[in-house]
Amino acid sequence: MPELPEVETIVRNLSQGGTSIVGRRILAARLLWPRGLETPSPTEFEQRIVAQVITAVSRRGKFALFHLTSDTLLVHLRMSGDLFSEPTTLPVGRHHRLILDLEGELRLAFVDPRKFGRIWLVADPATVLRKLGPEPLAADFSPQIFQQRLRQSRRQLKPLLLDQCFIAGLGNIYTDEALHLAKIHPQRIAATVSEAEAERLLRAIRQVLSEGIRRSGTSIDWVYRGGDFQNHLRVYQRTGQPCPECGAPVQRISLGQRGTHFCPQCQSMGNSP
DNA sequence: CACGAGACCTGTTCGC
DNA sequence: TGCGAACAGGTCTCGT
Repeated sequence: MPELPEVETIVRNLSQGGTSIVGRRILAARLLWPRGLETPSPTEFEQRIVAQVITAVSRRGKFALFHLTSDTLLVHLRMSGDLFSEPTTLPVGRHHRLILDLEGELRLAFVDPRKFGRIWLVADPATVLRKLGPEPLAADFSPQIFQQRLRQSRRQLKPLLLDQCFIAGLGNIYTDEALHLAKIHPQRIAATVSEAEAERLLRAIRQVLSEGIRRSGTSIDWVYRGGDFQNHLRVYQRTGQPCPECGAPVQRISLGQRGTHFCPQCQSMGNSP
């Protein structure tokens, strides 16, 4: 579920409205799946986080950041994670992995059926985020910088765009969508992308991410999030269905062990394989 | 350096 | 109906 637009939606929901967790003190921590904790030890985690106040919630790439009085709690949702606030009175679900009991009969719940999600509690978030690439929606990330980074790599575009060191926040859905919108083949070698194509690709990345955020993310399968971008997908999980641009059947291949969807007509390899 | 396979996990859907 | 295989929004590690 969680790529940049889904994490952004989650962070906004946690910061706004009557169930906002911002400004609330943490009364207790319940670590229900200790292996999801990267650092520190479970004992230190519970001791250290209690009594801290959540001063803000933010996002970097696919990480959710909870800024506390003296530390930062980072959560990565991986494949199936979700974060939300809920009344303390509700029963604890089967897939709850971390619960932070807050002031005001509210709690922050980290729910993750597949247990891939990870948690860090650190003094300096940079220790966790150090290797992340540029934020695709940041104003200072220019097409020139993007193309210069593309030029430095001989990798195929699809796996490269999924690499969080290259660019932060893209996942399988939005990468396929962006490549289709830009009309570029997922197997194009990054360094062969022209200046015009690089500009088109960055614009496409920003467009699909922005629309994803505007639609509160993509809800597929049983991992429901409340977004509706799934009703506006062009190629993702539409194998065999007509391309919205030209009508040719959408093709599915496997790249780097990830299902990759594209239109062989619109996204041809052209002359540069 | 780039790529593929395997690992980490649970749940759903598909084909026979 | 049952049952195994394939597949799923991610990322790390290892071997070639």
